Amino acid sequence: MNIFIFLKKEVLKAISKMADNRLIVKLPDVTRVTVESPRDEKHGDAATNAAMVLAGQVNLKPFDFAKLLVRELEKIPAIENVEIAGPGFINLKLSSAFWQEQLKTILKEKEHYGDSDMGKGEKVNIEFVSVNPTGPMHVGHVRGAVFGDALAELLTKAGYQVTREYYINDGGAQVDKLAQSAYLRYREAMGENIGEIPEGYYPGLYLKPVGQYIAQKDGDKWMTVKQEDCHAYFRDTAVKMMMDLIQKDLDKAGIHFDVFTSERVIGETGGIEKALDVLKNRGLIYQGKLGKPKSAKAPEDWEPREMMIFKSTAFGDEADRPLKRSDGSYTYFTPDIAYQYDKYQRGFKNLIMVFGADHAGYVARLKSAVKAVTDGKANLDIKLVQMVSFSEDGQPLKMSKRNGTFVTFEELLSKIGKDVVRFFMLTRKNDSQLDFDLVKVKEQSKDNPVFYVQYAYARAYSVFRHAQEIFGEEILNDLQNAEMSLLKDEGEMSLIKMLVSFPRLIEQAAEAKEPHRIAYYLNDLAAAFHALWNKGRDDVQMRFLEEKNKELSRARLALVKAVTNVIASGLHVLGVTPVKEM
RNA sequence: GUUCGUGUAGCUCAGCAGGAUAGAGCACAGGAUUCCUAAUCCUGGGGUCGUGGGUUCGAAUCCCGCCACGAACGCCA
Repeated sequence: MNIFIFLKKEVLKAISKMADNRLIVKLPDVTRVTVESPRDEKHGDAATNAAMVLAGQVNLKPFDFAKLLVRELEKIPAIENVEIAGPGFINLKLSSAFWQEQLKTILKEKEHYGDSDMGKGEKVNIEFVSVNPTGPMHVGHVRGAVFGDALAELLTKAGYQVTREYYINDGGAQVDKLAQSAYLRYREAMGENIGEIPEGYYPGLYLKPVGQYIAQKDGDKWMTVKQEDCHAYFRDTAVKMMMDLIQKDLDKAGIHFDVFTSERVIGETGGIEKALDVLKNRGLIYQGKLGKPKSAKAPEDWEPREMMIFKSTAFGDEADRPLKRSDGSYTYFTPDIAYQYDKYQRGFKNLIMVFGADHAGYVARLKSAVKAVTDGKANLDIKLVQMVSFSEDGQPLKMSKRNGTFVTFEELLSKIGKDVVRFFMLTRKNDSQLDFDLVKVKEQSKDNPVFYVQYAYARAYSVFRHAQEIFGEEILNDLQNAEMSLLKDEGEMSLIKMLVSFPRLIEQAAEAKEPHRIAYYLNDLAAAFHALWNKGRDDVQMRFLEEKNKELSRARLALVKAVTNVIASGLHVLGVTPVKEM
């Protein structure tokens, strides 16, 4: 439960009661009323601006409005204290019993604590990764992959029905090159000396197995066939094998997709024409010439040519975009429009795509396309992920296959580990650049947030183990019925409050589509837990376990258990597995 | 040139659906371990929130101009 939503409802109820009882002249417009947490906890657990925002509407001074409202709010059982402060804020303090009750909820809901119905089961399609099926993934893909997956999980937790989708770019010129390269590798596997791989082909060794596979399966069947005549076969086989490779890479990062959509299939089933028809019927296509690009490095040989153009400026794009080249073939953009339309026809109105920052220039036209092709009924949100600069012990890492410095996704995951990679990739806002130091991220110290959070979780489990040694196995059973009112210490109380703020955090992070907030929260939560732990060093009374006081120990174990539940819940969103022992 | 992003402590960054005295880590100075994991914690100094305006009861947060840095820009993919 998001306590601020709960409190806001209570505040609004109180205001309408004031109107019912004619304490105020009319029921004011309450849209600007907020209930938020005050920055300084001395001001209580929550504060509302209601008096400041509403007083004017009913011809009262904020302070007088506040006095009336306070009288109503004092009647609410969960609220222990109400105060008017500063320019007219009303500070609310919740009762200890209320907080302790929340602890039980956390224990009951376990890792589902924080689940929200904010999304109301609405369908969301999030497309990410979508690496060209021409080779394995490299490190440049990691951040987008992790971000997209975590965002999907976050939205799921916030109550959306999320589909993770991968768009296979298997229709363009690249896969033709792939097919040609695979054909060469086939001839090579059949014993022919193919020499150097020609310019423009894919030279990667990962295509050797493709050639070998076909050689083994079909023998010399294709040796006498010209490449053009078996193109589709080689292309499809190579694409399939590349997709297997990519999925294996993704699997290492714990990423799985619900849907794979093929550009080729959309094209072959008339998807492009359908989408173009829609645009045509809305009068958004014309034959014409575009002006010279305003780019600083416009091509020298530029000349105006007649072609098919989409009026994307009607939707906020800076220039109209070509759909067909002057030779009549589709541009890269056109199948993408068809793809967006395809998603829409499958019932998705909330579309999210994750792009690398280098595709930023593509955002406006794609958003325009979605608006145009769905008549404004679907919304596309594109999240840009900034680059990661990799370094090793402070030395920038040069990505070079020759030097043997790793470049692939798989190598990074194997070397660093899924949990560390994922957590670290989510410790920065998606639109700020990220430094990833291969040495630092593996450091086991509090500089390293992954470790710091994991350590808190492991520490908690060491308390459980210890508790069972002292009090016996059953001490951990039925913790939700422990006597929570024994948790009176300031440190305990603020830890509880922090735990209870988790559901709201989930909603805010989901709203902003910013999974990194979870990572920051977990770091703060871990810090609060470590702090409470260390209180037990200065003051033996504050240890979680007190042999002579089983009831108090049980209550504290309940608190510790709740901490582990929330950490587990948060880590789950990030796709990181908590560890019980380090 | 146009568009997008970023600018917060010495460094790396949170905070931004406006809210009270702007936060964390690192670094720096000091301290805590016969005791549940010191892989941790506590205390301290450190800020014109790039800059100039605007909106309002109130701005790091919203709007506009400017400056700095980064990225993108094509009938390319």
